[in-house]
Amino acid sequence: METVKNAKGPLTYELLHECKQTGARYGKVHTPHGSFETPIFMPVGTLATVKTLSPEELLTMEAKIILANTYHLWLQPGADIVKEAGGLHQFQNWHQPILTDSGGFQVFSLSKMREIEEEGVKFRDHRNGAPLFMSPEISIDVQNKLGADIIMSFDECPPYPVTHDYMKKSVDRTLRWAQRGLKAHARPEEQALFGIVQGGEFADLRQYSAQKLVEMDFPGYSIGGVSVGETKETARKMIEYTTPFLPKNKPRYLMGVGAADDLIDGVIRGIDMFDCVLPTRVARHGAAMTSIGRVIVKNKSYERDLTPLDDSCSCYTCQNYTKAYIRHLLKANETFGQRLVSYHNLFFLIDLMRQIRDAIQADQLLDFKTTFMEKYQTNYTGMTAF
RNA sequence: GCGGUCGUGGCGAAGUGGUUAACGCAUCGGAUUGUGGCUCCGACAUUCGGGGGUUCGAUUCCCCUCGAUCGCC
Repeated sequence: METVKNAKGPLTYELLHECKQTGARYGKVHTPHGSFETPIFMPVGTLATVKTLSPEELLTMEAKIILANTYHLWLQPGADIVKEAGGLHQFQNWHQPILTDSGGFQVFSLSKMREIEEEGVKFRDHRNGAPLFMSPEISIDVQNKLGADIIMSFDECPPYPVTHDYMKKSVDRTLRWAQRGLKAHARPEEQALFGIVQGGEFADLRQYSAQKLVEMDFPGYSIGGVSVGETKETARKMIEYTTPFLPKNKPRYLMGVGAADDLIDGVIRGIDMFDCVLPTRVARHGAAMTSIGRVIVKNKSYERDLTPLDDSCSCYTCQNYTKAYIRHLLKANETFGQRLVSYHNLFFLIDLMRQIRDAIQADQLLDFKTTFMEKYQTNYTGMTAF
């Protein structure tokens, strides 16, 4: 296996193995704050904290890189304060790699009212309705101040579905914004800026978006516009329409995907990085992600269940606590319950990615998927396990 | 003992002489994929303390009874 290595700038990616069964990639990413193996799952820490968990806890579950959110930190406490504190790593006491989202998604997901213009987007503060304006330059400037290792270009994430005509205009605008972001980027030697592929469910636009971005030569590429209400099948197609047009020697990041089966399907289609709020959000609301699928611990049926969330899990939560206890905590609104499930869910996904990496290196990812899915569908009752 | 007030689902609490008795909490389900941390959606009283009466019809009016509560003796 030939090692493909990209060595320009603050981020390098090594492609170390491709699974013979699936073509899935095993690799390593090196950043100024350390390295991590891929494929990887990145916990989301919107406001410079992975909700309910400490950095030490994240380290014990072997999280290697976490996200923070440009939009949220821009509003609170403000990029200047983070910068004065020495940057995000220092500010939040996380000395491993960090990635910041551009705010593009939040403009579309959090604000009902928005006006998209060539210059940027006018929208409203999700907290108080105050008018705001975000542009590629502002996003990059904020991200430069936050100081993450990997930063994102400001994109438009159109709703689903949207006409081909609208999507083409949107993709072109996002490409122009990417170009502007690249130009505005003041710390290219310290922070790797990724471009974001859009194009919705349209094969030609995904290809077009990918190829145009590749011409701009980013150190990594994200796939956006996924998990915005489309079916899992459509989401898989969006990836298939994109990855063939991305260079092998750069990491590919699928934004916002975190259901276990989606992770496996993404990896099989050539994805290296994932992030998602699902494990932590769902945990706070009382659902555990397990090897047999969804376990809604708050359900009465677990009232006297003295077994762990997941019998085959080796995490701190599962080694020490029962469903009955966790259910009790959640019903009593004790934050420790939210913490225990959050810890477990993140551990579950991080551990799943470790197993996926092993399977890739053993050229057995397809077999792994079959075995995993068989068990994962035990609790399958409705449309999705997650 | 006398006088007043009140008794509506697990709790709090609207309400009307007439088809499915608000709402909140709790409970029970479900949702959730580039995070609005206590969110969203759905279910949940054939019944208005008990008995009798008036009425075409009473949870709503009258009487009795039980219970709670306040005041007086």
